[in-house]
Amino acid sequence: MPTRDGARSPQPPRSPGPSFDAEAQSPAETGAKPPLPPGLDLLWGRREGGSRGPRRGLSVDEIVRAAVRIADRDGLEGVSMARVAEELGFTTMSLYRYVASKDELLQLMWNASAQGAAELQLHGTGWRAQLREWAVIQRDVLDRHPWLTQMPMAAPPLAPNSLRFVEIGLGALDDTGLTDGDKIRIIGLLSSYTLSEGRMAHDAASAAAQAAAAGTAAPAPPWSFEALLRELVTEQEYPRLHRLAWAEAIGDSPSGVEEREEFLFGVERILDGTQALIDKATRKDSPSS
Amino acid sequence: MPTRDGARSPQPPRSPGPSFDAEAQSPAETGAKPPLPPGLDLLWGRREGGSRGPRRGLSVDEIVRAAVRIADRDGLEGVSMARVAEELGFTTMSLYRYVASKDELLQLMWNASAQGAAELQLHGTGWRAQLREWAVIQRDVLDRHPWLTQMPMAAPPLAPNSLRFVEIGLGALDDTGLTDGDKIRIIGLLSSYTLSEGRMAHDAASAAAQAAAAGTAAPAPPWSFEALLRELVTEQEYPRLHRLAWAEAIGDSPSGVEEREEFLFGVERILDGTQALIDKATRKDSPSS
DNA sequence: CACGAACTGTATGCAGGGTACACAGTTGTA
DNA sequence: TACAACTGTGTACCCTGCATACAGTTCGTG
Repeated sequence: MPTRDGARSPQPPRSPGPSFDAEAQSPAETGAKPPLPPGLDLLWGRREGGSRGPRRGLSVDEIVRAAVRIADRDGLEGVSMARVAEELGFTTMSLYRYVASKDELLQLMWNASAQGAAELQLHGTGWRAQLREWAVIQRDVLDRHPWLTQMPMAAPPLAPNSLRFVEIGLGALDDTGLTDGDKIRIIGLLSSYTLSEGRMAHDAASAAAQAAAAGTAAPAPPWSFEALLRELVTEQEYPRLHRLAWAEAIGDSPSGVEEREEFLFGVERILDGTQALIDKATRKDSPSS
Repeated sequence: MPTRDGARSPQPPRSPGPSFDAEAQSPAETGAKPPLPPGLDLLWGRREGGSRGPRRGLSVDEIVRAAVRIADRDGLEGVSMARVAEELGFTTMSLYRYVASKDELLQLMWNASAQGAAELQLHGTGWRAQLREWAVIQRDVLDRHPWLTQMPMAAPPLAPNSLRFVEIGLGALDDTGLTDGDKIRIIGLLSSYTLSEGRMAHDAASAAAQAAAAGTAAPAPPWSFEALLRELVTEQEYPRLHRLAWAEAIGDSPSGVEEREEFLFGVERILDGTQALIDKATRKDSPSS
């Protein structure tokens, strides 16, 4: 359960383990890096523990990998501190020596899943092909780790790998003549859409899976999305939806192949919109005509 | 916690209250409406209990309204069956006489928040103005009920009010000459983007609020998103982001006004893309020129 | 009218969640 | 050698959603 409520617990007396304050103790600019907000420091590799205690039997990396493994297999719901600890053969509370909270672990998982973005190269030629490729890659990641679409995702992602990926996306727009602001906005738009689409696809798939599982024992017929629409949507109340529902085939959403096409359709529309923006900017730059 | 795991509980022996099976008992087509999957029946007003017992002291409507009230105030995390029951002065379990599960309650909340969509009229002239208005309205709803962005949202929403809203969106595209399929795809694209953007905005705001709350007691400076970017993003590793971060003002995300502009920017891009699609379709229809 | 089925709300209990805290054991440094 | 720092463990607390058993109310039917 992604907690992040911020209301029930008005900041506990401050971190259980002492190692978390290691750098945060230095009040201001001691010459080196200033302290980061909790969560980000670990993400960016700024958190060092002393070396006085017993050998550590675990590592943040192992924990994150185990959590991702579980999430891939059982979904995000399956990821509990107890479950992760069990996977590693440790007790639940031992994890808290490495990770401040479950939320932090989730952030680390997010970042881990974006691994490979660092070495990514876009092969296409021209901004349009590259941007399409960029979106598709992002979508592939979401399909491979569907639990990503269920994460809280506080704010634009500040994880190193995520930023790296954004950087690559910006690179695709290098030669378009857009302003930096427009570039990042386009990236945000495309990314936003991709994320949302991935989320809906995954939710639909999981709902279908659940329905199928229930259907093995239940007497209810296996309602398809199409059938449900036809059942529920009356002609006079929803004329347009009615026409759509009774048209030959909207395409059953469950089958992934249809969904993919729909996603690509959206991407093309966004790319068209980007093209229009580029045209506008270019026309303004050189008012010859 | 949105449950919907579908793995832990492989279909319980069938509904706790007997009223839920009221119609489901009739095996097939008894002439009237066939049984709907659980959850949807209540949503579409097909679920009648007998009239033999004591007066009911509660109603589905009251429950949903109470839940929405809590969610508006404390976020979706604050909505627990116990909390809702407390708000109504009843015991936790009493709610299960009206609602089959928490998931079902969430679906009802979703539908309730889309109320008003039924009477909605788009005032603008031309598909572009209307579609923009449509997106903005949707976004307004999300801003008024931020918890909507955190809901599971299994599959395209089959709630009556949601479908009504989609129907209205389709209506905006009536005179564009697009195919029905393209129309619904455009609606999906725009809706998808709006939802995602609303989600990110809300998450960012809630993260900022949490940071602010923590900042009152913590020694850490109140990191703004911009400041964090500048701190984290090195010039050689993230040249483009670096330039963006150090440019005068990307606009602090927390302030809602900036975010709104960015959202509208995205909407314009999508509308541009739609325009391009319309142009293409029109050109194909009448190959004159 | 009386009886019993149908229905209401309640109380209790379970399995599971996140995590605060006290503790025993291990290690590097003084 | 002593001590501070650190490790992993065990226990405990409060919260979740929900199954189930129960007592009380109401209505349809005999």
